[in-house]
Amino acid sequence: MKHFSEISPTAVRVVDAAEGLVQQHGYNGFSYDDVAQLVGIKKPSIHHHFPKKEELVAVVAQRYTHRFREALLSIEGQHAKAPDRLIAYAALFERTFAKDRRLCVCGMLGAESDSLPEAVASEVERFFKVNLEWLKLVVADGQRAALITSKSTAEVLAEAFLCALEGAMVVGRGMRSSRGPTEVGNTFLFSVLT
Amino acid sequence: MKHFSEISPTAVRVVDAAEGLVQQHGYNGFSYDDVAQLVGIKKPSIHHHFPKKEELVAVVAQRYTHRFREALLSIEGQHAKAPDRLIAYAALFERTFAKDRRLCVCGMLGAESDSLPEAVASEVERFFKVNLEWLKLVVADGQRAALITSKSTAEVLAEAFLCALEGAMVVGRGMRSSRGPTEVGNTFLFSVLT
DNA sequence: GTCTATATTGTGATAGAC
DNA sequence: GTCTATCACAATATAGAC
Repeated sequence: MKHFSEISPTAVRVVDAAEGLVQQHGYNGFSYDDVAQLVGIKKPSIHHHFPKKEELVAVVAQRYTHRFREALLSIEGQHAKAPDRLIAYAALFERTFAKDRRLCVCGMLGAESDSLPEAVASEVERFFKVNLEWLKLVVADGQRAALITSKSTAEVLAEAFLCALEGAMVVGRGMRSSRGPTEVGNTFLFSVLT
Repeated sequence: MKHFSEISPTAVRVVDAAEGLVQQHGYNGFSYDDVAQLVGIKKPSIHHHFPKKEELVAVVAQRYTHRFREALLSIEGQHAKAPDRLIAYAALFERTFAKDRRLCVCGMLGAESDSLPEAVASEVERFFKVNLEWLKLVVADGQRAALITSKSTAEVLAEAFLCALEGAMVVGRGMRSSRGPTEVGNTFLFSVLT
């Protein structure tokens, strides 16, 4: 599989455009022509960079996961305590949703997962595993420091938190509300942590 | 807009097939040919019952919401206390997911909402409003009876609970896990509400 | 109500010139 | 790398016979 770090400047713009289209319309909701028009080149030029659609979207998901990992590392550098880290984590989702009510790339693709090419579905799966693993460690740390008092396991708390944030984006969109995932995240944190 | 209660027996089978296809592949992920093959008639016959795709899917969402309201009423008849009602509510989602990891019709359509015909998007919006309204009343009742001790408002607790359940289906699918929304629902009920 | 046939448009993908 | 031209096919949708 191609790696996003080894692609040309134009290919980067193609991935940028495809990322936005996936967030707004899903895998089956956009075409190579849509990408071409956003980038400002013709359809066959998109195929030159990414011969198959599943390749393009797999790279979109791959890069998205990588950037998320960078963001998680950045949070660790900026916040020492578990509750602050979880608040910063929720803010990642809020920032995504704030831009045209965009969905998480892997939230959208996750919903479509059963009708996705394997190469894409496995990238999506990896995104969730990476996030759950990180959240689990943060929650466990918070419990150890008695900053999180819930008696549920770190694993199920991490999963519930992630699901609440992903769900908030889907429901917010479905209700055509401009309210982002922050409130749902806060409700969860406020009730679980204290 | 056509009402689902006034359609012919064959049209009912068409809606049945379309409902499953929406849950598994989304609005943009299935075609009239897919519906035709499931029902066992030809594509133009589907058009005879539902001339436009948006009409068909709008009826799918309309009927889905109606059935949900019936289920909510049934829960009220079977459970008196708020926590029991919320557990039964989560079980509705679990049953949907248990069948081939199907998504909530409006969870799937909610994710796609921005690229949906208005007639469909407004039905989806209504589904969420109906559910949030019901959940809010149940939560408020639970708080009045001191069975739910969280100090957050009934409104935000209702929203967080719904988002957690919808999100659990999306994440469960994205992770290709067979674990349904029940665990997330339980975590929420156990840690957040009490 | 269902069918065959067809119109029309869109879609992923390729060939080959520049 | 980008383009024009084109393919093969799938999509929504309609006309009109039975």
